[in-house]
Amino acid sequence: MSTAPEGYDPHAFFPFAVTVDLAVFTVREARLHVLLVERGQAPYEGSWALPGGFVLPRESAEEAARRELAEETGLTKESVCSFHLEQLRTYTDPDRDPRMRVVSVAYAALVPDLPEPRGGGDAAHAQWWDADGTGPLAFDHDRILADARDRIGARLEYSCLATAFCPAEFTLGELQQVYETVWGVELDRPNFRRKVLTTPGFVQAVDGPPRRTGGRGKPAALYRAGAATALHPPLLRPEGRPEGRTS
Amino acid sequence: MSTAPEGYDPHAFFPFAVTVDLAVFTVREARLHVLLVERGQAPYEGSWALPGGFVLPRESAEEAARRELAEETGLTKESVCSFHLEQLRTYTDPDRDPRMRVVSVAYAALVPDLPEPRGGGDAAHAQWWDADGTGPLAFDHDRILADARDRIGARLEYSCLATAFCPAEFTLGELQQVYETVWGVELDRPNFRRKVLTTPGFVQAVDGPPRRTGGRGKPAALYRAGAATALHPPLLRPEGRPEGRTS
DNA sequence: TTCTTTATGGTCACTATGACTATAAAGAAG
DNA sequence: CTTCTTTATAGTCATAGTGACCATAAAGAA
Repeated sequence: MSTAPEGYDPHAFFPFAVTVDLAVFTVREARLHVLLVERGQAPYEGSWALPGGFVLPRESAEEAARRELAEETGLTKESVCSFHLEQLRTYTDPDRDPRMRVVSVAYAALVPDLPEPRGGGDAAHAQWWDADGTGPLAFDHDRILADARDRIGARLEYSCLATAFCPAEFTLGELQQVYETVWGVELDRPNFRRKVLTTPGFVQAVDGPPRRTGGRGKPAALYRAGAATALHPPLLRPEGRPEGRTS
Repeated sequence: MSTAPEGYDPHAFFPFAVTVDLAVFTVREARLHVLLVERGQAPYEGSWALPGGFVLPRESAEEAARRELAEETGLTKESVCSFHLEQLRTYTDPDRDPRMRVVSVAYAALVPDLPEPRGGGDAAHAQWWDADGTGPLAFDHDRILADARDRIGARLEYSCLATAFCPAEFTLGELQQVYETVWGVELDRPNFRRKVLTTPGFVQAVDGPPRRTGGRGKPAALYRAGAATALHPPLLRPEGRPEGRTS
């Protein structure tokens, strides 16, 4: 059998369907939430699934993911383009869809806590779920969701992308809450503060003396995401090794 | 247009070809090498490319990658299954192949310095190249290769997989050579030694007093890869941040 | 023998961090 | 208004981990 690119007939390939699946995360009320859609038809009718859809003939997978993200959140493409979107991995098990051969490119998206989780159109049936409280999902989406959570948790250690969960201006307490929620641990507040502030470019103080209202205690200073993307040295999870698979 | 999974006709999807591309790395003579194949037909006839091929109708991408790895290295599937193989990411640009719509799942493979780089069959035209000395490759393989090098370099920081470049028994000097070659830096030998030996499960001393022959200086003790897969705390590259893209 | 090379064992200073204490500034409770 | 609670912010101190060294051991080469 000739399967190498240099000895094949371009018209004799086996046709695959290619989809994107999105694990869209946000932090609401100190819990990690994920956006799910309810399936209206077989297979897995009535089950919940990660939002996703086919890659169109003339778009890349990332464009498809960004398009789906806008549709499911009900936001405009412009506002969606500021969200962190990251390719996770591709799922290719031959039996992952009982109907036909589908390979799915999975993406993780990190969004701030949105005022309205759903809008019109396709987004009407999308809903935020506590990431710990999802029942069994359709297809191999439990696996994809678990992989996505592992990846996001690991990324927080070595990158600055925790700010992607925060609004444009945020307090260090809110940023710490992101870490604590995603990792499921409690962090020491002064130590966290020291680490963030001594990492150049992680956050950037908002100049004036504006302070956040609403809460109970002393008002906190506001910060914006800085220019840095990597975290050196990393901010490692407490107690031992990172939990996720190390495959 | 209905692109969500819950409102589509399973027979109306756009057909994609799905391939795997492999970045197979080894360390030879203190240089990072990558396995390339010469293309025998258009497009990019005469160019060098990463080995790869179509995913068959009933196999997963990982199975396809493992199969291609065996074919291109000329080794048996049994010996190939011990090699580290890791999915990198998927490339989906609509124009990445001028002939048709092909999405490619890229894998990185880490192999020890093999006695015979090529065997019979498909492997006859495969050849090791210095990873710094590859000309422009076919398709988007320059990009894939660069991404693969970035990923491998980053993985050495947080995982124990440097041992995947080494034979079953190796000296700490050989292991250090892997780091120095992949990162392109020089490391302090006593410090490297201390780090590796104090990380539980990174390496495991070979019990007897056997020592490596052949070299110049004092014979070195032999080690095997340990049971650990993650490196905590990590072994960070010297001088500042990791170079690669942080996308 | 002497020199070179590699392996191995150690010291020392400094950085980053975990654990902890203290103070400041807000609202809530009395 | 005073006191309590809550959150933010500013420190201190001990220690683990690391980078930069130095020293010695054991081999082949000159």
